[in-house]
Amino acid sequence: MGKTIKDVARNAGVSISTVSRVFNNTAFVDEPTRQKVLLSAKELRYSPNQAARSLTKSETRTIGLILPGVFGEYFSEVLRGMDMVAANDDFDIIISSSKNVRAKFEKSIRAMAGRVDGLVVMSPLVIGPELRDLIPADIPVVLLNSPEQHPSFDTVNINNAEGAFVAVHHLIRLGHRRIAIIKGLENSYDARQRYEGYRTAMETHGLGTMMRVAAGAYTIPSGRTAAAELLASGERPTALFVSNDAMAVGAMEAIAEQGLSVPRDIAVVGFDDIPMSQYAKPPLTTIRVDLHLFGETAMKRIVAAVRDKQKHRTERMMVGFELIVRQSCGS
Amino acid sequence: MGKTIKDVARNAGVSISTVSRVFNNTAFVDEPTRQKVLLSAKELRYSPNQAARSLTKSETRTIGLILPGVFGEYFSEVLRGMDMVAANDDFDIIISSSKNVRAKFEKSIRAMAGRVDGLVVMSPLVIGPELRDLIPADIPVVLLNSPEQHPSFDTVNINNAEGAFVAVHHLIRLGHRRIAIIKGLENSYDARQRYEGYRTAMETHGLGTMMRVAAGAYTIPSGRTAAAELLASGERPTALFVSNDAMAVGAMEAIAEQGLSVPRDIAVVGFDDIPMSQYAKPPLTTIRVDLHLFGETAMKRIVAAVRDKQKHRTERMMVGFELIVRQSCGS
DNA sequence: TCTTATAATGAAAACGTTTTCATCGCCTAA
DNA sequence: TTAGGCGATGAAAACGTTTTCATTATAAGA
Repeated sequence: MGKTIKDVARNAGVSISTVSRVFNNTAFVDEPTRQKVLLSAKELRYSPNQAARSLTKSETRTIGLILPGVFGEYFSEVLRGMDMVAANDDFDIIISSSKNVRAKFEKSIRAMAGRVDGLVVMSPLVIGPELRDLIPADIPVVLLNSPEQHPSFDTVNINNAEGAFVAVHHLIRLGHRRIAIIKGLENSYDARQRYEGYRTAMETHGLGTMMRVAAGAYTIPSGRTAAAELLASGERPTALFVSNDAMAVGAMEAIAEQGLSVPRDIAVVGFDDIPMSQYAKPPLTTIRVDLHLFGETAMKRIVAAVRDKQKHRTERMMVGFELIVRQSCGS
Repeated sequence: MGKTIKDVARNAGVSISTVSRVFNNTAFVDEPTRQKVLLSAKELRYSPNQAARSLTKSETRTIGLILPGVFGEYFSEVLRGMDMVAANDDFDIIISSSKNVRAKFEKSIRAMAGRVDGLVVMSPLVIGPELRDLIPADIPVVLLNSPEQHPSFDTVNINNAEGAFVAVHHLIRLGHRRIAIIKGLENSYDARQRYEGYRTAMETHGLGTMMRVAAGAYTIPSGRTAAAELLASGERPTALFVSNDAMAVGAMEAIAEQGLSVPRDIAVVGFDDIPMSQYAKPPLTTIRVDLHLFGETAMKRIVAAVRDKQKHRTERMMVGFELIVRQSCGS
């Protein structure tokens, strides 16, 4: 047990109300008394119990984050953006990683009740309306990377479909026809959107029959495997749209292992522009998503909602993208 | 205001004690009653207020993390290790990034009181004994990357000095004499240790007079600047020991910009083995620190301490390293 | 001098839980 | 039958704060 406000009060010879007032300077208290209290607190190494504090004030100055994971450059960047604005507005962050597991996701959400003023949820899974019942109704919530048509929460999204479209369009303009995709997992919303962008681009250019698809899990090794698979079977594509940079790096490895060259034999375009991409060999052409901005936007929104005591405002926000042309596409 | 246990109790026509018992299944309760309660809770979308819960149980199932930052591959890896074991043992994580700012550091620590069962602190600064007064005395604490001689806490450290020694020794064995170092910031404990390792290696081989030093801030650009500085003045070194990989990547860029080649003109060895390093051009020889294990070890220790209700046990742990020879050293 | 406002403080209620203690049936063993 | 045990429940205290309300003492205005 740590020292409590009572100990400090007794030690200073005042009431607990006075101690509280000193710590929150919420009312007049005589300078000598004030000093006594401060001294007493320092002596006892007292700091206020935040759990008790949240209970009475029903305010925690904490934002809950529910993410599918916390590692890798993707999350790292997003986190950085979030951390920046949270720190700036004096909020703490509590993180729970749901690992794409439904049960864990549910548990994480429950664990947040009463400990946070707002929630940012990046739902790994494409969750139906039952998600609504899980999410607490009494605090603001921002959803990341989840279907825009979600009826009751603020959302911040990446313009995945359009980004993918632009990436593929770029390859087509360079003269490619046989363009394959390495897509992400089926239950990930943004992976599906990137696939949609690819499909739309191919079809609007009458290349629907040229489509070739392999799937990975957004990791380097899975990209390598998927690319190997693509190279091994059927007619070799001349270009590859890979739905995230990590997989693209893996894919380029696989291509090199086959004795082929990027971009001469196969052009590659990725998605995300993680820091590693500009150091890849060859440097990776990709769609840059400003992940830092993404996190920043989400956190700003939730902090504002908390401050204004708004509940769900169902605002739709979208962060943009930019085609970064490097050498892997051969242009 | 969310729904409370009282609402559920009233709704179900039972006392709050019964509801509590159902949720914690901590005592017998009739099956029909149980169902009534569960139903009532679901109807009201109730989940227990964790703040109140921690207050009575004085247990939070949460570990506090105080880190200098949360971004970049370094922290990402460490976090991953921590997250893994925390999730496994059913602990949540609350993160506060202190940004190397003393005041923020202090505030972060205060903000943890009563909200966490244990604390993992990676002190960015070399903090003297006054650190002791800041850190709460009533919960277990693990210190990361801080002086081993610290008298009152568990510590988990990276064997920085020896790692640096091995790196430099490797260069010496390859025949290099004029070996410069790009070191980190002065107030970082591990940066200082890495420098010590460099110095020891040089001196024990009678190369004390060959030492050349530049300093960076553990970022890519700062590594580039430091290297440029080293190349511009005096007799050019034939090898570079760079105290972290991010700076090494920057340094290799600077070298390439001068029209020089790694490793032909200048050999480079880094430290950390971040994922990017194997994709650098040329692939970077470096000291691999198993950051994942580092985080894992720290979290395991703190979780165990919490479970066993131990306070500070002043256990010293060290995670090892491994020399990863790639092409940048030319061997 | 007598209100009356105000600065300074304390007592006590409230926040939403868990948990101890008490109560009340009911069943079983004697 | 009755004593004892136990299953099922409720009442109330406790956790460490903040905050409302009440109480003093003091200063200012009449």
